[in-house]
Amino acid sequence: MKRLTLEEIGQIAGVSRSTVSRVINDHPNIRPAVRQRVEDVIRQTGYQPNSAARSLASSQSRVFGLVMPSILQSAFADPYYPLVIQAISHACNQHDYTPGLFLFQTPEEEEKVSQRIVASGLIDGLIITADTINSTFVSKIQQYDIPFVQIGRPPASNAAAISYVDVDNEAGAYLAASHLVQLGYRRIGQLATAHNTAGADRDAGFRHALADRGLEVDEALVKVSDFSEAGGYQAMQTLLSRQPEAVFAQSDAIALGAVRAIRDRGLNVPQDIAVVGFDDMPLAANADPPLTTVRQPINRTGMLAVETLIDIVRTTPEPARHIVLPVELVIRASSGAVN
Amino acid sequence: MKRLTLEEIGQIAGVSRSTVSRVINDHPNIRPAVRQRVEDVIRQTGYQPNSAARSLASSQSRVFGLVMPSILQSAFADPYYPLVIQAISHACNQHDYTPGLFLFQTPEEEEKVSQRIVASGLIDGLIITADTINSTFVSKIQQYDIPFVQIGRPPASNAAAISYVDVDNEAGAYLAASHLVQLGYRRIGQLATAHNTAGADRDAGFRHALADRGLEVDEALVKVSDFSEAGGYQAMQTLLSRQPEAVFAQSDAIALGAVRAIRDRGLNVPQDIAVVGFDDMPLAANADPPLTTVRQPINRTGMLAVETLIDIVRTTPEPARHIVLPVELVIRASSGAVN
DNA sequence: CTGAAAGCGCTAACAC
DNA sequence: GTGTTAGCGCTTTCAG
Repeated sequence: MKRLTLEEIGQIAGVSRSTVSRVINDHPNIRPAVRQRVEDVIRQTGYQPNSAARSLASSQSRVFGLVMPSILQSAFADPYYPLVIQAISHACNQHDYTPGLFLFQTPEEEEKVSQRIVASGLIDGLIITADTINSTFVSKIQQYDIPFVQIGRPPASNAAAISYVDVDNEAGAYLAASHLVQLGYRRIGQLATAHNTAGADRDAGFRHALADRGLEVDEALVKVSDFSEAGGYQAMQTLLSRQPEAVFAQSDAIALGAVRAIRDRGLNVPQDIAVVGFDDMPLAANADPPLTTVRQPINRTGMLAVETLIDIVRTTPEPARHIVLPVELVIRASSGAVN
Repeated sequence: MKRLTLEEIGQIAGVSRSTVSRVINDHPNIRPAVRQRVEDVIRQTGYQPNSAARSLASSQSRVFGLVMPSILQSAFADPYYPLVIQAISHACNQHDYTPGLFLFQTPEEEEKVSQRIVASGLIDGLIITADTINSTFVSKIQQYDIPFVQIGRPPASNAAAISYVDVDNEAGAYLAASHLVQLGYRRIGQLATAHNTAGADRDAGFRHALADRGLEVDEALVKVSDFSEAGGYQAMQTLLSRQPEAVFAQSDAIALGAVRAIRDRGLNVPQDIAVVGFDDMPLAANADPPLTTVRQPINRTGMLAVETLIDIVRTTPEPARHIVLPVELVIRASSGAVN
């Protein structure tokens, strides 16, 4: 079952190698009858063009790199990433691209591998996610002429020049906090994060919501956490002594940790303290109590990142594309709005 | 900053293209002085060989496919997979391989994409994980001559011919169940799974442990779950009416769901019901109560899968490699053995 | 609308 | 030890 070549397909179909190539690449100006004949042969033989030859001749690999710079310990632990990855994989499959995975656990690994992928021509473009505020990866990558799109807004300093797909974190946090205010809570805390712009935007939305309702933010009620359940648990423990009536957690994992901390103190959610999360991960609905949270369209985020990158690669990188997806508040029991 | 070619590097270093190629590929029989000179030029220019040209000439892409056939909904939700993926990514980075990601959510996607990867020459070998008992992916892939290693034992019918890396699931479950027996529990339940051979092996270990201690397995105390927290919660709910004294859950996520179900019934862990999990995920230690569980070496599993595949690709596929890694019991509070 | 022919940048015989 | 040369299988002018 030896691998066939273009030439051989051409022989079988009675045309030249070029014609077969044109059929495969959907060129116009092929006589329908010929196209038909060639397509039949391709189907019958199960022919697949050799991808190395293709990229060499066309300097296009149809491989994208999915890079997560500086995975601290297991930032991967947040179920958000498996979900974006799934979405990206799916979109790549649909568009006949192959997603290559590049996780960097140390600066050395990042340096060595990014060197390789940037210059070897293996990759047509990059999707960058899980970037942190003080990572230098993006600015390094900008020096090469490899197209990329980022998932999540880049820091304001160079956001204008960078294509990205983000969700409206600020609006989401605004919705969440407003919801709590409207329910009558006044001492509203926040379990914040400090790794990326999503955290900053959610913080801004939280503050705007309170300000718009004439409430002042009590800084003693704002605690910084990482994006994990354990982080939420710890942060909530320190927050408990301040006796908040409600708390906005910047992710569902954090919210779940907070709920656990509240319970361990012998208090109830939402009766004693209301909790709102962010993300609407699958586990939010099954949590106890079911979590009021801000739903972000993770699947669309991943799909759009791929499609935007394809667009950039096929057409022109200028101007940078900026996509911000809407989010919505999902009201469940943990905020005390239902039953 | 145009991309250089072998020829140009050769010109700068005053040697032929072949000599540069030899240096890059670590061939013997190069005069040290020449090697030095060439290496210097390569370093100074930041030259990276074009990977398409390389694969075309050598028919080796240095790309591995990481495939997860038939991702049911979000089998990905189990934190196990992010961890293996991280390990595989890391090992690939070390060995200058690129991991391509292939997640299949539908049979059509599987069919279409696997067709492409198998015949296009894009990929040197496959690492298959998350395969389910009644998946046909592996048997399809066997018909091509693409090397692969599986993570997790294949069904006995063709395990002998397939290279795989697995952990000793049976021994692990045996340890877990024996631990419960030794603590004096008699009515010991199991939250089992039915998707893969890991579940079957853990079931076998559980049964052997009870049998070896002269206990009979009460089939009413064995409930089938999927690998999720929610699944564990549900399965435990149905198990509760049978009043088990202890329960062995086939994964930590299941165990956590079980703990939640037990609590919701107003009972305590481990006082009323002891719980043991499997995996020792990061969250097991932070759980409340900390989870007694069987630790499996996920990181080594991923690394060895990569290294085994490299070995197979470089040498000969025969005979199939079978690696089974040891596991260990980690005793914490949930089984009632401490405090 | 189709074919011939010239590479893409590298590896690997084969010479010397 | 090192250079020369012939491809790897495809895309893409250029003719016709």
